[in-house]
Amino acid sequence: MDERILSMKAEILKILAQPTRLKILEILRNGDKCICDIVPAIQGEQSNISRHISLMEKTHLVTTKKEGVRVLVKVKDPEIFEILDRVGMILKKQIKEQEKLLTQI
Amino acid sequence: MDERILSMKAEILKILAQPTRLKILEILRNGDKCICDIVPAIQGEQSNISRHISLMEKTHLVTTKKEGVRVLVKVKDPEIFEILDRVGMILKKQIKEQEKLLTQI
DNA sequence: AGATTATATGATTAATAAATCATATAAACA
DNA sequence: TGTTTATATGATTTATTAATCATATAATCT
Repeated sequence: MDERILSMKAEILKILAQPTRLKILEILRNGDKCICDIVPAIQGEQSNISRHISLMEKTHLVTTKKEGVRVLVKVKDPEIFEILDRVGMILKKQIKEQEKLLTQI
Repeated sequence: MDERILSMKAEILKILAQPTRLKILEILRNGDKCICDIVPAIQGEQSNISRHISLMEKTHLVTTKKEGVRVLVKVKDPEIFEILDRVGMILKKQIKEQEKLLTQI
Protein backbone atom coordinates (compact mmCIF):
# COMPACT_ATOMS: atom_id res chain seq x y z
CA MET A 1 0.00 0.00 0.00
CA ASP A 2 1.11 3.53 -0.83
CA GLU A 3 3.25 5.20 1.82
CA ARG A 4 1.16 8.35 1.74
CA ILE A 5 -2.07 6.49 2.31
CA LEU A 6 -0.56 4.70 5.27
CA SER A 7 0.56 8.04 6.71
CA MET A 8 -2.89 9.51 6.29
CA LYS A 9 -4.47 6.46 7.92
CA ALA A 10 -2.02 6.78 10.79
CA GLU A 11 -2.95 10.43 11.21
CA ILE A 12 -6.64 9.65 11.50
CA LEU A 13 -5.88 6.94 14.04
CA LYS A 14 -3.62 9.28 15.97
CA ILE A 15 -6.44 11.73 16.45
CA LEU A 16 -8.58 8.95 17.90
CA ALA A 17 -5.78 7.64 20.09
CA GLN A 18 -6.13 10.09 22.96
CA PRO A 19 -8.29 9.65 26.09
CA THR A 20 -9.57 13.22 26.29
CA ARG A 21 -10.61 13.18 22.65
CA LEU A 22 -12.26 9.80 23.11
CA LYS A 23 -14.21 11.26 26.02
CA ILE A 24 -15.37 14.13 23.86
CA LEU A 25 -16.41 11.75 21.09
CA GLU A 26 -18.34 9.58 23.54
CA ILE A 27 -20.30 12.64 24.63
CA LEU A 28 -21.02 13.44 21.00
CA ARG A 29 -22.54 9.99 20.52
CA ASN A 30 -25.75 11.38 22.02
CA GLY A 31 -25.93 14.16 19.46
CA ASP A 32 -24.34 17.55 18.89
CA LYS A 33 -23.14 19.49 21.91
CA CYS A 34 -21.75 22.95 22.51
CA ILE A 35 -18.31 23.23 24.03
CA CYS A 36 -19.84 24.85 27.09
CA ASP A 37 -21.63 21.55 27.80
CA ILE A 38 -18.65 19.38 26.95
CA VAL A 39 -16.27 21.14 29.33
CA PRO A 40 -18.21 20.45 32.55
CA ALA A 41 -19.23 16.99 31.33
CA ILE A 42 -15.67 15.76 31.17
CA GLN A 43 -14.34 18.00 33.94
CA GLY A 44 -11.42 19.28 31.89
CA GLU A 45 -9.68 22.59 31.36
CA GLN A 46 -11.57 24.80 28.95
CA SER A 47 -8.45 25.68 26.99
CA ASN A 48 -7.39 22.11 26.69
CA ILE A 49 -10.75 20.96 25.40
CA SER A 50 -10.92 23.86 22.99
CA ARG A 51 -7.60 22.75 21.54
CA HIS A 52 -8.67 19.13 21.22
CA ILE A 53 -11.83 20.13 19.41
CA SER A 54 -10.09 22.46 17.02
CA LEU A 55 -7.60 19.69 16.31
CA MET A 56 -10.43 17.28 15.51
CA GLU A 57 -11.93 19.95 13.32
CA LYS A 58 -8.72 20.50 11.38
CA THR A 59 -8.50 16.78 10.74
CA HIS A 60 -12.15 16.65 9.63
CA LEU A 61 -13.41 14.37 12.37
CA VAL A 62 -15.88 16.95 13.61
CA THR A 63 -17.46 20.12 12.31
CA THR A 64 -18.34 23.21 14.31
CA LYS A 65 -20.99 25.85 13.90
CA LYS A 66 -21.23 29.11 15.78
CA GLU A 67 -24.56 29.72 17.46
CA GLY A 68 -24.36 33.06 19.18
CA VAL A 69 -21.56 32.85 21.69
CA ARG A 70 -21.56 29.11 21.66
CA VAL A 71 -19.87 26.66 19.35
CA LEU A 72 -21.82 23.57 18.42
CA VAL A 73 -19.73 20.48 17.77
CA LYS A 74 -20.88 17.64 15.52
CA VAL A 75 -19.26 14.37 14.55
CA LYS A 76 -18.78 14.44 10.81
CA ASP A 77 -18.83 10.73 10.04
CA PRO A 78 -20.58 8.26 12.39
CA GLU A 79 -18.32 5.58 10.99
CA ILE A 80 -15.92 6.76 13.69
CA PHE A 81 -18.14 5.20 16.32
CA GLU A 82 -18.02 1.87 14.59
CA ILE A 83 -14.25 2.03 14.76
CA LEU A 84 -14.39 2.85 18.45
CA ASP A 85 -16.81 -0.01 19.02
CA ARG A 86 -14.51 -2.44 17.30
CA VAL A 87 -11.60 -1.29 19.42
CA GLY A 88 -13.85 -1.98 22.38
CA MET A 89 -14.44 -5.50 21.11
CA ILE A 90 -10.72 -6.14 20.83
CA LEU A 91 -10.24 -4.83 24.33
CA LYS A 92 -12.98 -7.10 25.63
CA LYS A 93 -11.34 -10.13 24.06
CA GLN A 94 -7.98 -9.17 25.53
CA ILE A 95 -9.44 -8.87 29.01
CA LYS A 96 -11.30 -12.16 28.71
CA GLU A 97 -8.06 -13.82 27.78
CA GLN A 98 -6.40 -12.34 30.85
CA GLU A 99 -9.20 -13.79 32.94
CA LYS A 100 -8.64 -17.21 31.47
CA LEU A 101 -4.99 -17.00 32.48
CA LEU A 102 -6.02 -16.02 36.00
CA THR A 103 -7.97 -19.24 36.46
CA GLN A 104 -4.73 -21.14 35.95
CA ILE A 105 -3.00 -19.71 39.00
CA MET B 1 -17.68 5.57 29.93
CA ASP B 2 -15.08 4.58 32.50
CA GLU B 3 -11.85 6.55 32.35
CA ARG B 4 -9.76 3.42 32.43
CA ILE B 5 -11.54 1.85 29.53
CA LEU B 6 -11.06 4.99 27.48
CA SER B 7 -7.36 4.95 28.29
CA MET B 8 -7.06 1.33 27.24
CA LYS B 9 -8.92 2.04 24.02
CA ALA B 10 -6.60 4.96 23.35
CA GLU B 11 -3.60 2.72 23.90
CA ILE B 12 -4.77 0.20 21.35
CA LEU B 13 -5.41 2.98 18.87
CA LYS B 14 -2.01 4.49 19.56
CA ILE B 15 -0.31 1.29 18.55
CA LEU B 16 -2.17 1.34 15.26
CA ALA B 17 -1.47 5.02 14.67
CA GLN B 18 2.03 4.71 13.27
CA PRO B 19 2.99 4.34 9.59
CA THR B 20 5.73 1.77 10.06
CA ARG B 21 3.49 -0.42 12.19
CA LEU B 22 0.69 -0.07 9.65
CA LYS B 23 3.11 -1.20 6.97
CA ILE B 24 4.02 -4.24 9.02
CA LEU B 25 0.37 -5.08 9.61
CA GLU B 26 -0.41 -4.73 5.90
CA ILE B 27 2.29 -7.28 5.16
CA LEU B 28 0.79 -9.59 7.76
CA ARG B 29 -2.56 -9.46 5.96
CA ASN B 30 -1.22 -12.12 3.62
CA GLY B 31 -0.42 -14.47 6.46
CA ASP B 32 2.30 -14.89 9.04
CA LYS B 33 5.78 -13.70 8.17
CA CYS B 34 9.17 -13.87 9.81
CA ILE B 35 10.92 -10.64 10.68
CA CYS B 36 13.61 -11.47 8.16
CA ASP B 37 11.00 -11.18 5.41
CA ILE B 38 9.34 -8.10 6.86
CA VAL B 39 12.55 -6.08 7.06
CA PRO B 40 13.38 -6.13 3.34
CA ALA B 41 9.71 -5.85 2.38
CA ILE B 42 9.32 -2.48 4.00
CA GLN B 43 12.91 -1.38 3.52
CA GLY B 44 13.38 -0.35 7.13
CA GLU B 45 16.10 -0.63 9.73
CA GLN B 46 16.21 -4.06 11.31
CA SER B 47 16.46 -2.68 14.83
CA ASN B 48 13.58 -0.30 14.31
CA ILE B 49 11.30 -3.00 12.97
CA SER B 50 12.28 -5.35 15.74
CA ARG B 51 11.25 -2.69 18.25
CA HIS B 52 7.91 -2.07 16.56
CA ILE B 53 7.11 -5.74 16.52
CA SER B 54 8.02 -6.27 20.16
CA LEU B 55 5.86 -3.27 21.00
CA MET B 56 2.91 -4.80 19.14
CA GLU B 57 3.58 -8.03 20.94
CA LYS B 58 3.58 -6.39 24.36
CA THR B 59 0.24 -4.79 23.55
CA HIS B 60 -1.17 -8.11 22.33
CA LEU B 61 -1.75 -7.07 18.73
CA VAL B 62 0.56 -9.78 17.42
CA THR B 63 2.10 -12.95 18.71
CA THR B 64 5.53 -14.31 17.89
CA LYS B 65 6.94 -17.79 17.73
CA LYS B 66 10.56 -18.74 17.43
CA GLU B 67 11.34 -21.09 14.57
CA GLY B 68 15.02 -21.80 14.65
CA VAL B 69 16.82 -18.50 14.23
CA ARG B 70 13.75 -16.82 12.86
CA VAL B 71 10.82 -15.22 14.59
CA LEU B 72 7.43 -15.75 13.04
CA VAL B 73 4.96 -12.92 13.53
CA LYS B 74 1.21 -13.43 13.49
CA VAL B 75 -1.68 -11.00 13.89
CA LYS B 76 -3.59 -12.07 16.96
CA ASP B 77 -7.04 -10.72 16.11
CA PRO B 78 -8.07 -10.16 12.47
CA GLU B 79 -10.59 -7.63 13.76
CA ILE B 80 -7.68 -5.20 13.50
CA PHE B 81 -7.92 -5.33 9.74
CA GLU B 82 -11.56 -4.38 9.85
CA ILE B 83 -10.61 -1.34 11.86
CA LEU B 84 -7.93 -0.43 9.36
CA ASP B 85 -10.40 -0.91 6.51
CA ARG B 86 -12.89 1.43 8.15
CA VAL B 87 -10.22 4.05 8.60
CA GLY B 88 -9.57 3.64 4.91
CA MET B 89 -13.23 4.26 4.19
CA ILE B 90 -13.21 7.47 6.22
CA LEU B 91 -10.11 8.59 4.37
CA LYS B 92 -11.77 7.87 1.03
CA LYS B 93 -14.78 9.96 1.96
CA GLN B 94 -12.55 12.81 3.08
CA ILE B 95 -10.66 12.81 -0.19
CA LYS B 96 -13.84 12.65 -2.24
CA GLU B 97 -15.10 15.68 -0.39
CA GLN B 98 -11.89 17.52 -1.19
CA GLU B 99 -12.44 16.68 -4.84
CA LYS B 100 -15.93 18.11 -4.73
CA LEU B 101 -14.52 21.36 -3.37
CA LEU B 102 -11.98 21.42 -6.19
CA THR B 103 -14.72 21.48 -8.83
CA GLN B 104 -15.93 24.75 -7.37
CA ILE B 105 -12.76 26.69 -8.14
C1' DA C 1 35.32 -23.85 17.28
C1' DG C 2 34.54 -20.22 14.21
C1' DA C 3 31.58 -17.96 10.88
C1' DT C 4 27.12 -16.62 9.45
C1' DT C 5 22.40 -15.25 9.97
C1' DA C 6 18.42 -13.47 12.61
C1' DT C 7 16.93 -10.81 16.20
C1' DA C 8 17.26 -7.84 20.43
C1' DT C 9 18.75 -4.02 23.11
C1' DG C 10 21.39 0.08 25.30
C1' DA C 11 22.27 4.86 24.44
C1' DT C 12 21.35 8.97 22.08
C1' DT C 13 18.97 12.44 19.32
C1' DA C 14 15.18 14.89 17.42
C1' DA C 15 10.43 15.52 17.02
C1' DT C 16 5.83 15.74 18.68
C1' DA C 17 2.15 16.23 21.84
C1' DA C 18 -0.67 17.19 26.12
C1' DA C 19 -1.63 20.08 29.76
C1' DT C 20 -1.59 24.44 32.05
C1' DC C 21 -1.60 29.39 33.00
C1' DA C 22 -2.43 33.77 31.48
C1' DT C 23 -4.56 36.48 28.41
C1' DA C 24 -7.16 37.76 24.16
C1' DT C 25 -11.32 37.99 21.37
C1' DA C 26 -16.04 38.32 20.65
C1' DA C 27 -20.99 37.81 21.27
C1' DA C 28 -24.95 38.90 24.37
C1' DC C 29 -27.06 41.34 27.80
C1' DA C 30 -27.97 44.79 31.81
C1' DT D 1 -21.08 51.30 27.76
C1' DG D 2 -19.57 48.08 30.84
C1' DT D 3 -20.01 43.30 32.33
C1' DT D 4 -20.61 38.59 31.79
C1' DT D 5 -20.16 34.34 29.22
C1' DA D 6 -18.07 31.30 25.70
C1' DT D 7 -14.21 30.24 23.18
C1' DA D 8 -9.41 30.75 21.31
C1' DT D 9 -4.52 31.25 21.54
C1' DG D 10 0.51 32.36 22.91
C1' DA D 11 4.11 30.63 25.83
C1' DT D 12 5.98 27.17 28.60
C1' DT D 13 6.84 22.67 30.72
C1' DT D 14 6.98 17.80 30.78
C1' DA D 15 6.53 13.46 28.74
C1' DT D 16 6.56 10.30 25.06
C1' DT D 17 8.11 8.34 20.88
C1' DA D 18 10.55 7.06 16.50
C1' DA D 19 14.73 6.38 14.45
C1' DT D 20 19.56 5.32 14.36
C1' DC D 21 24.11 3.44 15.51
C1' DA D 22 26.69 0.22 17.77
C1' DT D 23 26.77 -3.87 19.89
C1' DA D 24 24.96 -8.10 22.14
C1' DT D 25 22.75 -12.60 22.04
C1' DA D 26 21.60 -16.81 20.14
C1' DA D 27 20.67 -20.40 16.76
C1' DT D 28 22.58 -22.79 12.67
C1' DC D 29 25.97 -24.48 9.71
C1' DT D 30 30.96 -25.60 7.98
